[in-house]
Amino acid sequence: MAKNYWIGDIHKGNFDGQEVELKGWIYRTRGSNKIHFLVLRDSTGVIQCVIKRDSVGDESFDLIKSSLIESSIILKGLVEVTDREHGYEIQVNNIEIIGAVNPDRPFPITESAMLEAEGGESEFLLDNRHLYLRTSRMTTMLKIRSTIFGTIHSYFRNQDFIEYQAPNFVAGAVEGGSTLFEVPYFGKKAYLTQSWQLYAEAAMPALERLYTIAPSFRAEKSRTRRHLTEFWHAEMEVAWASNEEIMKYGEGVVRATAKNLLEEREVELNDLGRDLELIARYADSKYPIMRYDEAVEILQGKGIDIDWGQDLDYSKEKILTADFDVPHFLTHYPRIAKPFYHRPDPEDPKYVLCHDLLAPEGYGEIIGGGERTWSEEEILERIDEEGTPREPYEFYIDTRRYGGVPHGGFGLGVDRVCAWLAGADHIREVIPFPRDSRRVTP
RNA sequence: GCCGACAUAGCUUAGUUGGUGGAGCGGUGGACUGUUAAUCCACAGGUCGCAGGUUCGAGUCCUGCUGUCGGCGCCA
Repeated sequence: MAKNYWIGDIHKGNFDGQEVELKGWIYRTRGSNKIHFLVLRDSTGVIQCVIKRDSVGDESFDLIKSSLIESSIILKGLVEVTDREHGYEIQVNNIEIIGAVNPDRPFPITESAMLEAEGGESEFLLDNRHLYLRTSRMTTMLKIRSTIFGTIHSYFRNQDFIEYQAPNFVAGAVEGGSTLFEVPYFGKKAYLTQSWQLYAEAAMPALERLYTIAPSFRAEKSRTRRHLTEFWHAEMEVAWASNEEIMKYGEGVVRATAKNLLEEREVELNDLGRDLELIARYADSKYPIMRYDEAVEILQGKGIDIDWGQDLDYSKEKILTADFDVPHFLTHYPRIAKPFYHRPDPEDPKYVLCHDLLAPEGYGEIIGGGERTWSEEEILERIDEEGTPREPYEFYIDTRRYGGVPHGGFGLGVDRVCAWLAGADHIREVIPFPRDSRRVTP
């Protein structure tokens, strides 16, 4: 039953003039009662197959003529190089229908529904996500996504980072408590994790360099093009590292991702209409660094109403990123704007040693990270000043009591990076089954 | 939590001042030997989201509900 021939390989010229057996799904059909054109799809591409009544016989011809889009079939034929627009065609001599589509329930995703999808996904397509996955646009997105995940893994592994897993059921919050998903846990309450970070810090003295790609969950009622309630979070933690050193890893992994995408997914980026020079700039350029105070000055200079100490929301990020054509870092936020685990700057404890990486083209924040508070005194001071209860974090505080060292890390929103590099209109377009505050199905 | 839209056939939609709901795609039947979203002819397919109200008469006006979408705040 193994599959030996792939449409993508035929387009590479590997089988010119040869007999092949293709397995796939009907993408489009057209023709007359003597000659029928069937565009076959598999995971590697599409190819036009020519079926002549004279070549296959009446029975096969009538069968294939009445087969609907997305029926699965096996066909045998000769690979023919043509000067028609497709370049390659299959002259079919044998056909077998494997999974027929019932005419009472034709494949529901029509051209009109797909055209509509170009400007964002309709309710209908979201309801039929399980079928939408096999369309060319979604397939392309999933291939790009795979390359991005692969690049992140190899980037860290090539630098001797250890992949490490944290629990998804947790007792305490990382960010503010209001965005936790509460789940019943044998008569107690547990929460879905918002981040791998606190548990990674516990392993930091063991592994020193560690990373993960794992789902994080946030019960934000956000309705924007860059939020999901379940998103894929690439996080790293490294011992003996300063904020600047951690930023180098962040810049490194993002640039590696852009570079690898150009190498592995040029065809897919072109299919999406992406400007390859733009991606090359993301791969090759140094990412500028700006302190929070400078950003506030720039915004105030533009007449934006912002007070020192306020976090920079998306509207302000957008104004800042408008002047950049590559991602850029913002560092040294006021400590009052950031959670307790951020380490105050020893040179000026009004600030914390942190960074955000903002993507251009309006995609906004893709990385948040920095140095962590690492002494017991400092973390207790930060927790208390924030008014956070100590109990759920006892294990986290305890790690500071046995050889605390300077360390830090960052979290990268993988789906956001996918959306940005693919040029997607919405983060939903780059994840197979998106979860937001109003949708958990299909 | 807040603000703003939308809901008509399987899909995408038109529907004027309130007066018997149309089309394209998809489906079915037929024609056609090189089509590119093939073309041509015919047919089937509708509780106009749900519940009230106004009216002689509501897809259209009013109220409520439900669902969805877009955006804000928060974040990755």
